[in-house]
Amino acid sequence: MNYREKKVMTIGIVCELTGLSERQIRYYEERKLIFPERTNGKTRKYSFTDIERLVEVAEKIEDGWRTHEIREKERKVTEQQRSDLIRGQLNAAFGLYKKR
Amino acid sequence: MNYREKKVMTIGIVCELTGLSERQIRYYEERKLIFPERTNGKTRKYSFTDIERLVEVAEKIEDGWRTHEIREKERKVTEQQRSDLIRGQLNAAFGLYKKR
DNA sequence: CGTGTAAGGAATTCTGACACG
DNA sequence: CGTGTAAGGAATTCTGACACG
Repeated sequence: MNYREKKVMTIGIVCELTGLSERQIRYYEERKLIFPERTNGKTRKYSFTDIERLVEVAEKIEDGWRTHEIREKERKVTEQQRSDLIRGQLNAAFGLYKKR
Repeated sequence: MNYREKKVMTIGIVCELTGLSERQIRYYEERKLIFPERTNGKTRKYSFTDIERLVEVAEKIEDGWRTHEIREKERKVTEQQRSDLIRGQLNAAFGLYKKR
């Protein structure tokens, strides 16, 4: 695993790096926009990719997005990407979808 | 600055990642083999390069090195590299040191 | 809805010291 | 010398709740 994805930071450091409050960071987790790991003692652990993610989420909220909108939008994009991928695979295997 | 060099981890996580005890990690700092940063509240913060460094130090100690030997050895190597660098620069500029 | 805050407790980390070999 | 450990305190984090708009 890459360093970027290792969950190693406590929330205090994440606050420093992102400029967000603990409250905000925990709230975005509650709204399923971010998924830290936990130590045995319940302390949250974040990765650098989580940092990037948090900044992205915070920006969208500043732009007026709701948390559930962010979540739904991303879910749909992922779904679309999956179907694109499958279509591509079928095409490569059988040439079912021809360009014209 | 690269993620590898950001001082973001508390000692507990460093213990997990390196397999070393808190005692060992703090001792290597006392012996000037590693240099964590601090939060306002005195808590130590380590980077991924610190992790790599700690593993390297621990291996040398297992091989029978003393902490001051490790420090001195590295100091000398660095010194040598610096003088090599300067010689190279002089050579490039004036061709003082000719091969033959 | 998204965020601030005070509250009380639990987990984490810190330092200085004693111990061993 | 390098490391373990018990001790007591300080800093950090956690949860659930009340508040505002």
